[in-house]
Formats: sequence, structure tokens, C-alpha cells
Amino acid sequence: VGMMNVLILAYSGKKRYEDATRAYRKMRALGMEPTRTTYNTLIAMFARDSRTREAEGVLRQMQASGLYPDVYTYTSLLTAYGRAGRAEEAQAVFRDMVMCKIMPSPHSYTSLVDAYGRAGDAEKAERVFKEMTRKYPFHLPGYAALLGAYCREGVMDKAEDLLRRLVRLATVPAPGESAPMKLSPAVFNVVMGGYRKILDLDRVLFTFERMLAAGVDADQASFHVLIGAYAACGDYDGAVFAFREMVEVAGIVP
RNA sequence: GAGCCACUACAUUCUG
Repeated sequence: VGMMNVLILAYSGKKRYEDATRAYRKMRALGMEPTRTTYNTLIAMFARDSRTREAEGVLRQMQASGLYPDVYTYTSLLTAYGRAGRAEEAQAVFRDMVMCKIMPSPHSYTSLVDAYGRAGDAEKAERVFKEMTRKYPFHLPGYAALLGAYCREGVMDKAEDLLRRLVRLATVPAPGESAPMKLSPAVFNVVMGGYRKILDLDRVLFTFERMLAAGVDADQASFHVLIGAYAACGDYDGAVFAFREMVEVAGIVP
């Protein structure tokens, strides 16, 4: 069973839905009992692609086999509805989770923040974010999700404020910690992406520099945004330059 | 019994 789970996980990572579900069916045909991990893996696979219908189907099979959803299951369902732009249903899942005494993890909060962000409701995204930071003050994906919400709405001043707070947070160790929090390139990438969308190349570059100044290394996504920003603004020399920088730093071409 | 870590779940670009 463990080996089948690994196989299904491998398929799900490559988005081979047919193969993954076939492996799952074969499992049952061979008389093996799928575990919670089996179901969770399948649900997550569909969730990432906003295939809520299929995710729900797997959930029902999971329940039919007597297994209860856990925090992984619920978080994937949050992701499924969130990515599908169905924030209210994500909220319903969240309530359900709490009612069933499953403690939402930082992942869960992030998915719900993201759900509201995608639905264009930055207000509610903010509310969930605040709730998250009460329990998990330093969960970077949660910050990135809210930054993304602001960027999608084009309220870059709010994104700036939040990013500034984050950079400030990272200059000083948290209470009880010896080292300051290490920021991820992703939080900068999100903001760069927001500026790219409104074709503000200066701010994209400024944010990029700020990331380096904060001691954070640009990753592949950073360069993709950067190159895309140059291109979108018609600066092809800049794009080529950024591309060369990327290769020189160790990036690879997708 | 407790604490770290790892596992199936979270955010940013592109690809599919």
C-alpha cells in the first residue's frame, strides 16, 4: 500500500490524472485498502487544478470507506474551491473543519486568504490573514497570499506597506528566536508581479533590488517576472540582460 | 511524557 501511495504521488506530481486514478483503482481491485494518504494525495491533485467536482468525488469515496477527513484533506478542499474562485464554499469548508475539531494549520489559513484574494475580496482576505497571524505570525506563504490579493486588485500601496512590514520583521529576531526570520524570494516576486501587471517597470526593478538588499537571493520565478516585465514594457535589451544575469547566477531555462 | 525533523496539504513566474 505504501508503494502504491508513492506511485500515486508521483503521478499526481506530474498531473497524470488518468494514471493516478488507475493506480488507485488497481489498488482496490487487488484488495488493498487505500489509506487516508491515498485519498489526500488524489484530492490534492485535483485541488491544484481547481477540479472541485473530482475532488469532491474522491472525498465521498474516502468517507464511504470509513475514513474521516483530516487537516490535509480540508486544506486541499480549501485550495480546490479557492483556485476555482469559489471563496464562499472555501469558507464553508473552513467552518466545517473547525466544527469537526480539526485545527486549521498555516496552510489552511493561507489557502483561505488566497481564496478570497482570487475572488477579488481583499477585505475578507485581510480578515483571515489577521486571524492567521495571531497564531502563526511568520508564515510567509500567508503573507504572499495577501500580497497577491492586493496585487490582483492593483492596490499596490497596501502591498508596499505589507512588504515593508515584512522586511522590518526580518531585520530583528522574533521573541525567543536567535536568528531573524529568513524571507523568501516569493514575497518579493508577488509584488514584482503586481507592478509588472500595471507595467511599472521602475517599481519592478526597485522591488528586485530591495530583495537583494534584504539578503534574499533571486530565484527562477524572480527572473521570470523580471524578464517578463522588461518584455511587457518593450525593453528587449533589458530582457536579454536579465536573462544573461539569470544564467550567470545559476538559473535554468524552462 | 516532552522537544526537534521528515512525510499526503499552502503563496509568486513560466511550462504543461
